[in-house]
Amino acid sequence: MNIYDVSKKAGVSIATVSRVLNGSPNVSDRTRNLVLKVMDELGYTPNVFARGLGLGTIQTIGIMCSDSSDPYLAHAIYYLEQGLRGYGYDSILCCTGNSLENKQKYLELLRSKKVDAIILAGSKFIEPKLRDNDYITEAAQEIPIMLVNGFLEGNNICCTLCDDRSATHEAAGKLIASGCRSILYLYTSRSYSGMGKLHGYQDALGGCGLPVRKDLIYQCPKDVLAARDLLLKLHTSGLFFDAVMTSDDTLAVGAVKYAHATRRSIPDDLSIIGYNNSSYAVCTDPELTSIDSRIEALCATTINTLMIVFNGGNAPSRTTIAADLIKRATTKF
Amino acid sequence: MNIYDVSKKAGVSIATVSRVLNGSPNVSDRTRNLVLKVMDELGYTPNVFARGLGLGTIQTIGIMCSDSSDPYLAHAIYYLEQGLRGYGYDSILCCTGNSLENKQKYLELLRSKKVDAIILAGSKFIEPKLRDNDYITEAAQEIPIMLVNGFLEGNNICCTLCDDRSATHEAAGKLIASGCRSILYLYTSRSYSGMGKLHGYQDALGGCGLPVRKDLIYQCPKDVLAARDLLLKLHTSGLFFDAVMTSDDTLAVGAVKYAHATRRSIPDDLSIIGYNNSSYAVCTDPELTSIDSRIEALCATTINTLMIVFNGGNAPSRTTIAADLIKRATTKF
DNA sequence: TTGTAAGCGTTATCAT
DNA sequence: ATGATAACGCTTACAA
Repeated sequence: MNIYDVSKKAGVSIATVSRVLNGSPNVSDRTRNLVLKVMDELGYTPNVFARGLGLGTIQTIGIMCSDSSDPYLAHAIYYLEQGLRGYGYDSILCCTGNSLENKQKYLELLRSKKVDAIILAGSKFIEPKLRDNDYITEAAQEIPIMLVNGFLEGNNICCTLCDDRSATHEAAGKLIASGCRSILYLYTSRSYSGMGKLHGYQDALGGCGLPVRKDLIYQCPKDVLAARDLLLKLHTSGLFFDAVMTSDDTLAVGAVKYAHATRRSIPDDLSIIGYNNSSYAVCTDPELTSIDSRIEALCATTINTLMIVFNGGNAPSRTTIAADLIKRATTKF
Repeated sequence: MNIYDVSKKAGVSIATVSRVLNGSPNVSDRTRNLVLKVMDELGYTPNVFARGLGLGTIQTIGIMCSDSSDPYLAHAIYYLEQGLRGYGYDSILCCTGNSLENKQKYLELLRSKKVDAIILAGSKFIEPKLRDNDYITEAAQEIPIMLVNGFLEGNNICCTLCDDRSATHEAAGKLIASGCRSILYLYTSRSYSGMGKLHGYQDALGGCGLPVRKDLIYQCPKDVLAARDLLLKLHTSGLFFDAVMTSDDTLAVGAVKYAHATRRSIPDDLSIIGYNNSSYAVCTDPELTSIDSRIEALCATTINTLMIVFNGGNAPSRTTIAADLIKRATTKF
């Protein structure tokens, strides 16, 4: 069942069939309808490979993420896939894990599949050592690369970011205004986004004339119990803090559990702010105040930008989106 | 940069190049090494389309799911993608939503992309009206279809399921043994899996000589607050229950919040059992006893079965995996 | 072991 | 508006 069968049955040439297939205006209505009817009768579907061979593209975007089971990334994948499909693009997904080697391998694989663009979802793709990102810059020579919540300078690379730094700056400011003086900061990763959040927190302290204390800043695995246990340990060691800010809701849930375990009352005795406004935020009692990084808007913007790139337009190499502070019950403001 | 360039530079025919590309044994080591070297020097990558045209396949599996942002499905996608890649297959992802029309459309799209098989992840794909599933049965005539946690009889269709019914049966049994007599059951969907869970609960009641009371069984959106509010409403209306079982951890978290709101103590006054043993299970205080549906094993088995199908082996049309009951602190046992 | 040549099913460039 | 025909880059008999 191919284009020849259709052309034969319709009594036209394959060129004509191809034309109606591709919506060419140079076909008479009569012929078009005839061909369409035959296609329908035969249940004809064009062969994507042959098509790809001729066109060099197949309307497919590669999406890379470190781990699709992470709630934040899972949402990103969802919005990206849906958005792309709205423009007629399929998505091929690669979960790379965190090793640089794998990331390189998968990016190469995606390129060899001739995808039309590659979206790097999540801030985990940009390595601290600039040279380690060369493989991305190089790939961008041949294919558009879009970063969701990551930043890398380069030709043919477009970044869409949440303004994490301002968000944590504002949130920490409100914490201070509500009376907190010893704000503990918990983060999971030193990624671009992770560092932005941390800096915002530090900005706020500085802006209010408070010292940035190293003994109030800790890295922690992205895990509820790990966060709880870390806080418990710090508590036991005698460290005092009257608020906890985290780079992820998961850690904030851990903070709530820490408070329960030590019978500290939230928010009177301890304020907590999470990040991502994920579904974890409403799991706890009291429910988490959290910063919404607006992943949906981030993904939508990424796709808009990509379409600009495809249309040869002048796409912004960097778009920033403001976060929302969602107030719930773990803060006094 | 194509096979001709390589053949020219290596001074061999394209057939020879193709042979080393495909690991044919009929190539002398000397020639093979030469060609390999040239490929490397030229940075040659075979064109997937041309290859697909010739072979009719491109080592790609279509994965359909209703919503990749659902934690359960997000994990499934992760394990499937990783597992398939281990066998050299790429994954193309389709999030279909719940409308039958979309499901049909995407399955058709995947077929037109000539994927080598289609995995339907999650129990949402099987419609109650048998006829509504005909499109799947038909597709299976031409391409292997694998169901993860869904069941449909049919040629070329393989199902891997968790034994939900036994799991809830056992869990409800333990609840009863620990003294509960009025076990409320909350479910989200009437899918195959959803009904299995419900039946297991009913089995347990029947087995212990307890009545199956309709006023203890409710459908509820998969949402923490919706579950909490529903229970609050039932509580206010005077309904008594001393345990809550749910078809998803999300609802169980809602039950914990309901207990907090009404100051009922867990598990003394109210026992709770969730389902999926997701990360939600450790978010609450006390932490949730939950049934682990072993999604990782489910996915691994699905892929194993698929490989059997690909190798022309006799693949089981139905494989069942036992669930695990993970005891935490919301039950007395 | 290697090469030649015929597909594979499209798209695109010519003519007409 | 339509038709022939040459790419596109690979796989795979069939020959040698």
